[in-house]
Amino acid sequence: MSTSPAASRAGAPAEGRALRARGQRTVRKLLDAGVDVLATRGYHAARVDDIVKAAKTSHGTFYLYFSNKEDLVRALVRDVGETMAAHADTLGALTPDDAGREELRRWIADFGGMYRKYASVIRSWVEAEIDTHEFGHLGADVLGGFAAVLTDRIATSGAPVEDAGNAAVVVVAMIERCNYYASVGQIRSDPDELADSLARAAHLALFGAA
Amino acid sequence: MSTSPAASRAGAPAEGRALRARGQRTVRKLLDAGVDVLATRGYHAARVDDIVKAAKTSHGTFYLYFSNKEDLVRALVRDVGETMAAHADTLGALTPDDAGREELRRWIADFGGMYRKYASVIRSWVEAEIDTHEFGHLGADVLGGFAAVLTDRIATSGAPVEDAGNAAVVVVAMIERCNYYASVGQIRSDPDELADSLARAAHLALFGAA
Amino acid sequence: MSTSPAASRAGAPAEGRALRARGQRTVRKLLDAGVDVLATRGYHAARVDDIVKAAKTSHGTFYLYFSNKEDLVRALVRDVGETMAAHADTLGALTPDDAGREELRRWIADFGGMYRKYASVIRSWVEAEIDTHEFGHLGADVLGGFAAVLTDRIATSGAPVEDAGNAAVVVVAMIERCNYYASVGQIRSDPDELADSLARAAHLALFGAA
Amino acid sequence: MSTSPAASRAGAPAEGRALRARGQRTVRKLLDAGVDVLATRGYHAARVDDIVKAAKTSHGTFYLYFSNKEDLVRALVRDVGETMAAHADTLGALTPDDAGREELRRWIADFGGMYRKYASVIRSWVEAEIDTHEFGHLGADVLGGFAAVLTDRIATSGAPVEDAGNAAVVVVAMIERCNYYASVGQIRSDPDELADSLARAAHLALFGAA
DNA sequence: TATGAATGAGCCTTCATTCAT
DNA sequence: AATGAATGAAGGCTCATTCAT
Repeated sequence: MSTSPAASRAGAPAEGRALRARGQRTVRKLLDAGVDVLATRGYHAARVDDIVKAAKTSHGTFYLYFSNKEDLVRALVRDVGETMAAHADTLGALTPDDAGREELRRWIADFGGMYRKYASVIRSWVEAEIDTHEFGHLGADVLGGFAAVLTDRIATSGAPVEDAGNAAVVVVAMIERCNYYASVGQIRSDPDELADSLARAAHLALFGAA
Repeated sequence: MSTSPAASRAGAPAEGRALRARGQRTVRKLLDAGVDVLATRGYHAARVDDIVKAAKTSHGTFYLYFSNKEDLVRALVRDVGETMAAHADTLGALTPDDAGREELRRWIADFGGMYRKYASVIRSWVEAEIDTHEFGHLGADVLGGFAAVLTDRIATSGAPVEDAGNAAVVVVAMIERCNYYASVGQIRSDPDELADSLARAAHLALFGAA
Repeated sequence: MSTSPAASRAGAPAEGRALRARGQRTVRKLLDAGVDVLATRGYHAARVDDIVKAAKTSHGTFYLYFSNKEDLVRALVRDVGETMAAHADTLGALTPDDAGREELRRWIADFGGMYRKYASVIRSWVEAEIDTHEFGHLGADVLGGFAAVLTDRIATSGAPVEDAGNAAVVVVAMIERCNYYASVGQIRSDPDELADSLARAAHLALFGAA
Repeated sequence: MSTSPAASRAGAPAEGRALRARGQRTVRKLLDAGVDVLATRGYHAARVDDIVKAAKTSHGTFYLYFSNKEDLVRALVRDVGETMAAHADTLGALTPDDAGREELRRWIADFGGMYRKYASVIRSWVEAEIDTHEFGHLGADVLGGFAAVLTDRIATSGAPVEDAGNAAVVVVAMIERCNYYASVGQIRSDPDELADSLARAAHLALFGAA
């Protein structure tokens, strides 16, 4: 039902101390419950009460490990962010030919896979990004990381774009948003098809027709 | 300070009755105040109290015209949505040459202009779209309208894309998201530059190099 | 739909001044509307807004003739009370024979007729009698009047009861409450049958078997 | 000051979970406070705030155990209703002689005792019975129970009444209403005297003179 | 005389957080 | 380490009453 990203990390209250096995199990239960609740109710509608109920634990216990709801989500977002950031680097060299497009496609497809896996957490940071800047920054950092990697690859690829940074942002935007559309059901296309469309468009946007 | 979209529309409670001049002025004051408050606090953090204070009116008055915050935002979103939808149709024929790109650029720039003008309302519907499906639908409808127009133009342009619908979605996604990035300050680029980058990328993605 | 009792009497604000034809019409409209609304919503749930809507007039107008909701209901209750009080006196001499029971039956049946006619107003005073003592007193006065008349007739009838006053109260209680049960549908019996049962029980209670 | 009927029962929110000692004490405090507040202010005028103040607890706590004022009163009424219903059955065989009247008197006196004990709750259900049909039904059920038992006893007593059901209703009406009059001070008579008057009248109404 | 608009006190309910055991 | 209970600030909504035209 729920796939907590790393579940290895508790929030502020638990920061300093070493958790014994039982404590770690409780933290994981809470994080998993958080993922479930975020998925069903969304960030703003999620109540601590929902989470502790889903985790079959108590309010008191929740605050033993997290200082508040935000803290739990932050832990979640942090983990997801790191996982995704780690992935950004896997993008290889970009070339104008089919091999380049294939590489791009692989990268995009992987991004999509992660997006689907962590959709509820990612949507939370999108939802929260306006009022709570911290999450926004976290999200921005992740996307910024993607854009940075892509900027580098574009710059070294000799693609005939005016400004590699701008081009990268545009491509990241299209990838992110299409995955979002798909995740909320605003468009209906299977992962492969989506990756195809995105890779083709992105490759064309960077290199033009072969 | 605030630019209410059309400000002609009250919510459910005022639906049946005809408003006199004074009532209409009050509705407009409330809508304008709503825009301001959404801009500063965001949808979720906005309280009815903030809005009536900004409108220099009373709680009771608010509920005379809107059944709650959601109702007011709905009126706002509706107007913005209609304004934007009306704009979608202005896209002319797309061609592989510079004229085609110019046309696309104009359309994109206009979209950006509206996006900037109504940013607070649009962000609200993005923010609200997860828990309140109605707003999501409204947003989806608007974007769907853009995608539909674009699909049509792509289909009749003879662009060498595999699926006009998919291509249109990708392009709309990139346009929307980049404007969003710009509006929340996640990227820093002036409107012209943004429109340029988007138009170039979109045109390339559709037609490849000239 | 509504049968306002006398509709001749406005509330406090209109007390001193003479109403012209139009004003009188408005008062009547409001009183009639009051009866309707009390019938459908009950005293506590009735809002001034309901009444003015039913009367097709405005809030401002309402307060031109009544100082508040209570005032309107008071006028209604007063009229009903007077009408009923006037009726109490019509009870003739009570005798142990069939003629006496017939007379009692007539009186009870007439009471029932009025009860049915003014049910919504009467229910209002029952409903209001706990918190607003004034209405309670009004209701008590009416019932007190009935009891007084009955006490007198019992005393002069030579009925073998220990205390005429107590007996009268018991009989009034049974008459009132049964009509109430019937009016709210708690018992289902037609007026004639109800009057029969009550007259028989009351006559027996006063005089025993013939 | 307050005599909560059974005080064993919480409202909807506490339905599922088992309450510990402290929670049970709190529920009882709230129910007792409810009884007090109903007695002093009546159902409609009672505010949740009054109840929590009287119970020396907080708003939040109230909603931990009851979903609203109605819910608390429902619990109260339910208990009173059950207590009274249980009592209805204690009525023994009715006979035309003095023993029969004595039995009736005992039953009536017991009813009066309970009425006095639970007066505030009973008045609440009378007060509330018009708008909230549920309470009305509860009250009707209780009275219906009394009437049913009485109907049975009348039917098996060979009393010369035309319709046992009608006669029972009439008697229940007189008992209920006289107790009500006494409880709101509309008549002034001590319990014994009241029971005497009622028993005599009821017995006569059923069996006529000895 | 009539009316639509405005007001704001009053009450209700939720939920994040703390506390005692 | 865990838990059930308690708290109260925050915000929502209604409706009787007043006001300006």
